[in-house]
Amino acid sequence: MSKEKIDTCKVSCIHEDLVAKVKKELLPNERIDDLQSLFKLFGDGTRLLILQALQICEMCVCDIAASLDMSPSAVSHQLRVLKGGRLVKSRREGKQAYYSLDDEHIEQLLDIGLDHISHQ
Amino acid sequence: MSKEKIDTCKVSCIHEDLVAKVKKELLPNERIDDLQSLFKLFGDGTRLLILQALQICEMCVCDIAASLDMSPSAVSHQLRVLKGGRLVKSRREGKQAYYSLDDEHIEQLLDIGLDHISHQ
DNA sequence: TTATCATATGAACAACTGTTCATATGTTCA
DNA sequence: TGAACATATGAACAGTTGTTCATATGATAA
Repeated sequence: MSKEKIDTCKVSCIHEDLVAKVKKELLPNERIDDLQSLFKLFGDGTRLLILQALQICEMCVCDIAASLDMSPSAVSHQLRVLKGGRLVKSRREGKQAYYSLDDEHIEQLLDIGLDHISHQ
Repeated sequence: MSKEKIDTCKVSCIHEDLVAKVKKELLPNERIDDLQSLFKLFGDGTRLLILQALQICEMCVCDIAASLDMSPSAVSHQLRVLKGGRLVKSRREGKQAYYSLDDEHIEQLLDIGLDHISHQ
């Protein structure tokens, strides 16, 4: 948020006050791990395509696989990962398993990401 | 955005109309690759900590390394990655290289991510 | 110039990840 | 029940990634 201008480091290039301040404000490891896991889910093309497809419509595994030209197995593996990360949910209807988005933040993240890459 | 309710797939579990529609609407590979690269940058704890530190204040490599209890080399490697992804920029001031955030979307993405993980 | 410090970079290695393949589970229908 | 199909899952393998270590570059000051 606020950017402070503190001048150059004195001791071995380390500005002690700033370092102490930053150390105190950094998120705890647990939070960082959670954030990391969340963003990793978006860091794969297959998963991004699945999420984008599910933005359009709830779909079964075979439909997703056909849409992405991938094997149902590969898609199923990734759906499992996404479900573990609480990004998608599923319901059974006969033989099919229908998947849909399970989070209101997904579209926001994708939109901001798209905004970023289209602005340069 | 809009979710349409189309009923169950008929042919080998594939609902052809839906698949055709989704195939048409999915982002092209190039865009997906760009998105993937962007989110991958956020999918690592070290890089997340660096970005969070730079939210607080512009910092030199040694200060970041000290704040994160990591080697300057490891930090420098990750700064290079972040710079390649246009998330940070740097300026020289004497021996030091000062890094700062180079994108208005970073804080938005981090905030939404934090919102997600704190809501469950 | 030479010494020193801050940073950058290349190689190497271990750890992680995504796909494939084989197989298992679960559901429907004959 | 048994056959067919949709999905799930485990093992394995190749490709990727992040750190360390050694070394190189660039800058300042003596």
